[in-house]
Amino acid sequence: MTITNQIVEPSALARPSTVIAPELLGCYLVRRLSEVEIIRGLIVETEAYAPGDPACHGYKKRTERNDVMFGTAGRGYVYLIYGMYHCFNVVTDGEGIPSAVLIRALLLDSLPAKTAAGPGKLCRVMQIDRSLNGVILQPNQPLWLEGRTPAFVQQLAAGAISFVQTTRIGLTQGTDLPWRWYIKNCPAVSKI
DNA sequence: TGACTGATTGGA
DNA sequence: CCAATCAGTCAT
Repeated sequence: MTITNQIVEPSALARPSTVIAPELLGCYLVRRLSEVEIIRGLIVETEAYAPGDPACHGYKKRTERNDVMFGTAGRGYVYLIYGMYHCFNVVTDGEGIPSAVLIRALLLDSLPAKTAAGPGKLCRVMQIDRSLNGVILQPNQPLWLEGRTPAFVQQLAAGAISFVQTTRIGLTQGTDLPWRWYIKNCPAVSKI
């Protein structure tokens, strides 16, 4: 029996967000809502935010809001946008380096592809809000990451699955940086 | 303490 | 194209 759904340990995320962002495609974001209810979403779209990037919340200085981004890798950075939606990020790289990967879209089992096609929509369906800001991403917590399945790895190697790298969406700054990645031809991606 | 803004979304 | 809606940020 092949081992699947291995945990993505926080230590595995201690590298630049521009490296981690494409690596997270095909991995799973797992949310425990109660003793008996778990939601699992395939990550199909990501964006990287990094030091020197004017769109990064940590671009200017460390503040109460962006503090988690500056911390160690493997925590969740959650913030409120436009007063009504939350965005979920995976903190990457080392202590003191403002770096994170925004999870932009998930493909969920037994739900329409568009249900979590967008950062605000996926936080709504996964019930992620600022109470989860700073959460350590591991299985004894309400939120964690699991790796690609052997089937995904095999299809990627065979070319049956491929990735697209483009510029980020919805920004007013840093629009030239090609730091968005998504799974080609996946209906759950927010925009093409 | 006040004005302005935004890594979004859905509807006109 | 535009409004909804509010915490964070920065200027007074």
